[in-house]
Amino acid sequence: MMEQPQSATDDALMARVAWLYYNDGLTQSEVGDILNISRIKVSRLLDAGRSSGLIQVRINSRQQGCLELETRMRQQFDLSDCRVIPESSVADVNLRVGQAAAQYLMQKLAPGETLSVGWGETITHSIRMLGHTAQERGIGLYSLTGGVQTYVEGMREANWHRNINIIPAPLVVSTPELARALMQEPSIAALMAQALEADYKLVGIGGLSESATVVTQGYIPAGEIDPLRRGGARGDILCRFYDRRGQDIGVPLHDRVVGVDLEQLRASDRVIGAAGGPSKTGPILSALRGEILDILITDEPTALALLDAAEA
Amino acid sequence: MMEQPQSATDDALMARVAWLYYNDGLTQSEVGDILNISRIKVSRLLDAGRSSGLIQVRINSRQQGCLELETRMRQQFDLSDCRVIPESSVADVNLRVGQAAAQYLMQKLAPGETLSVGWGETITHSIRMLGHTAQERGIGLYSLTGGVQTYVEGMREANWHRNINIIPAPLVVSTPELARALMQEPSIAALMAQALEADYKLVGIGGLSESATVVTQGYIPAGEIDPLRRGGARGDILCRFYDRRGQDIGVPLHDRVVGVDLEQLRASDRVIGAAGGPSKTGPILSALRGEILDILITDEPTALALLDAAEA
DNA sequence: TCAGCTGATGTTCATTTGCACTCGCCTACA
DNA sequence: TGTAGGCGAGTGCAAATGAACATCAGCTGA
Repeated sequence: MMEQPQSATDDALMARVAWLYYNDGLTQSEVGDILNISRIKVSRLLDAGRSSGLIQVRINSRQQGCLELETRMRQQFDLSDCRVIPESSVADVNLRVGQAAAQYLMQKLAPGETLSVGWGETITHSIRMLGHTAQERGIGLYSLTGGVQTYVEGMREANWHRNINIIPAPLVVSTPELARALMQEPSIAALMAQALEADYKLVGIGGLSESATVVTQGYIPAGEIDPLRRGGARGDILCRFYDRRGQDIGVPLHDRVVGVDLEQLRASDRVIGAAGGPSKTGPILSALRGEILDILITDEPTALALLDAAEA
Repeated sequence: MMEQPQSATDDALMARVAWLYYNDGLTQSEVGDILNISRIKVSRLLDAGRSSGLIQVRINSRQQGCLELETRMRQQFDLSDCRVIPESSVADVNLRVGQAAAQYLMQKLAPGETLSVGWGETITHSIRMLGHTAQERGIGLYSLTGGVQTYVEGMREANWHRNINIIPAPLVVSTPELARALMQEPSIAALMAQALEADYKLVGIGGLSESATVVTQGYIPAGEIDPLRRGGARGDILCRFYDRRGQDIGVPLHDRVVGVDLEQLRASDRVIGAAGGPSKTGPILSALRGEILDILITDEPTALALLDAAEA
């Protein structure tokens, strides 16, 4: 709960280990000998460093992923930027796309800039990977919606303490009146305005299935999914459902959500959508048609499916 | 001589391999299976990628190296920034410092900015590591001196083709008249002016020994080193020798060098000095006293020695 | 006070990785 | 056309790595 006392020394040690191992090419045992720690501890520090994003492997290629695919995507969907990662059936798509989003942001975010984030598994993972870099560069973080819980997890893990501004409200409240009241609360209204003015806005794209995060996290009962689908919903961004042309379908649920809406996102630039996997093709395509996103991060099979669907 | 035909496909393949291996955590054989190449080829591609700088491991820590040491260095020597890398007796100091300089620049250089570089083993290594990133971000490269040879090597290796502006002249010519004539040549004068206006200037720091690069590369006969030392020289930057207070000692040799001088560097900001190792302590200390550098990149033992010497 | 639990550290072993060596193909030159 | 030389690709082995299991210390709560 409080500051871990060994976190600072661990960080320094980890950085040292990482440097000796990766940049100097020593073996783990050699590193251990130099720093007087056991070989296995070196291994574990490296492991921790990698998964926390302190150690980051960048691939400096114009063709990061697929240059050609990215160009086609940009042209086809009028995106300002696009990143496509190679296929792999092994690891979880959400994590991989989240990682790619984090890498993209690390490349783009300049010191002192701000980032606002949406919601979901992919985004949570991005935030965790970004933590160290963000802290180092003094990046300010804003949330685009309520539903604090998820964010805090990622941030604590990454030791990202400073300059974090979370909307202090649930994602979905029980009555429209309460949602309106919260969003008119001056402090919350101010945060939402700032979030919309952030240099980049990172959002996930949700599908309509019983296993979607909105459902598993309990924000929406599983029984509500089917009515939504019948009502024309093709996907959601920040818990706002849209139809196949990317237009807000205006379901009652929306009145109970605390956070920015699709219209505000559409009017905003540098909105990054991060999502991948077969089940997301439809939702992404609709979001692109609705011109909600300016930048898309996805994986190769999904990109191909999107191009196929758009050209058909 | 001409564009290697397989370089493009190799690059794409390498990026793919790197992503699957590092970001997705697959084993080399799994990567090989997916891409239909042999395990050993994966291993070799990764090797090539790492040494060419295409694959780059970043350590996102405020305490990259030693935060405390870096702070002390900044205060003691009035530096605008400083980076200290941990000790390691295994790998060559010049390479390690060069790598650190490359990492520093990768963090700092924004797309479209320019970099001008000096001369030496450390710098050559930096350029090689920077190549891919620089190309991706459209970084313009300038040389601060003549002596083209060394640069071109590093750049070809890194596929860094565009926007390279090298002063087309030797580093040292045989007569002062020729040097003057070359430097008054409009195209060369323009290049030098542009080099001085680059966003960052990266220079090495030379010592006074028979094994210094200026000697081994044949720019200065070994016999001239001793007279220089007796004349008060403590080190050189861009082939300009300075005394223990960092002041140009004005030897005749300087009139035969084609490149910017110490006075111009001193007047310029964002000058990065990269050097490390026991033999460089004196030269670095003098350069710092002379306020030639704004940013220093060195290794831990050298930093400690510098602080010791300065406090004494 | 002590049992139980949690989290860190160490040991062992299967897997993974890199390296030296070998093989085969291509090329250049007689 | 033959042959030597060079270069890239694959095999076997030893080192390196990471995961499972075991141990131990410190803390919590009865």
